[in-house]
Amino acid sequence: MSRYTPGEVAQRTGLSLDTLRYYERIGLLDDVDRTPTGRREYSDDDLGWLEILRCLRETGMPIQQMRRYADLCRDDGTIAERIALLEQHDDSVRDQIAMLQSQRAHLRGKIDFYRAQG
Amino acid sequence: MSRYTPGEVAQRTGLSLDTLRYYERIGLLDDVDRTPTGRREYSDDDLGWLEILRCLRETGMPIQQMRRYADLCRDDGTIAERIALLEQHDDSVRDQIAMLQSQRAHLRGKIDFYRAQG
DNA sequence: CTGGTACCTGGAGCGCGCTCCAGGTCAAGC
DNA sequence: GCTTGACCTGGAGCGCGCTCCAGGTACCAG
Repeated sequence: MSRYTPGEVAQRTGLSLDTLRYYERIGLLDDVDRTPTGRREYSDDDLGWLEILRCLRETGMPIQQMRRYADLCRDDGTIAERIALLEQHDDSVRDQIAMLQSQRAHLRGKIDFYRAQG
Repeated sequence: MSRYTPGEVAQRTGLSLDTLRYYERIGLLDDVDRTPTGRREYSDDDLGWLEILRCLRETGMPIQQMRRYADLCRDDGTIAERIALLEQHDDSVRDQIAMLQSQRAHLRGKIDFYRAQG
């Protein structure tokens, strides 16, 4: 039940202050609580949600789709849709990994080729 | 020793005509041979090189670095540097795969969590 | 010969995901 | 009280990697 300043959150999540504000502005993050003078005060829940956002972004989900997921999460009774969305994304991450592994094999082949030359 | 029209190359490589011209313009691809009337005629070598470019791009190498690699490849006696560049990239691909795998575990955890709920 | 399609050029435009800026308010240490 | 630095807002700008466009030329089927 702690509260965090923007600076702390930036440090913990690895997101910039600008990105944090940007995410809030476009509706990826619900309006963050404010102190009486208008400064943001993030909650543990906010931090948890930002972790999820980071997971989705790092794995290449487009912002649009993340917004769709955020919208679903605001509404109970969307569990099935959330599962569907995440599963679809999981498949794309799986494919992405497979592609990288296969291209990495080419890369290593090329390196070995150079090694044999030099 | 075949020759290919731009359309054929686009189909084979999965790159758009615009992207092919773009790559040539920025020096990723050496000037392609032309017919007497000025149309491009790609060689097997061009196709092979485009495969390499695709491998590097798909694995997330920035265009700038690809240009650097292309420059090295125009100059003999840069084998060591090419190896260094590719190895560095290979490391980054390895890290990328590891990150994706770890984030994918989170993703699957989240999905399982929803499954237990619904 | 004619039409349709593929190709040519230089340069502008775009979508994404931030990132930066100006001009201001607030909080905390000296 | 004063300074310093963290934070606020709205909106403009940016870097990347293409993508599109206008206006023109060449090839090919019928």
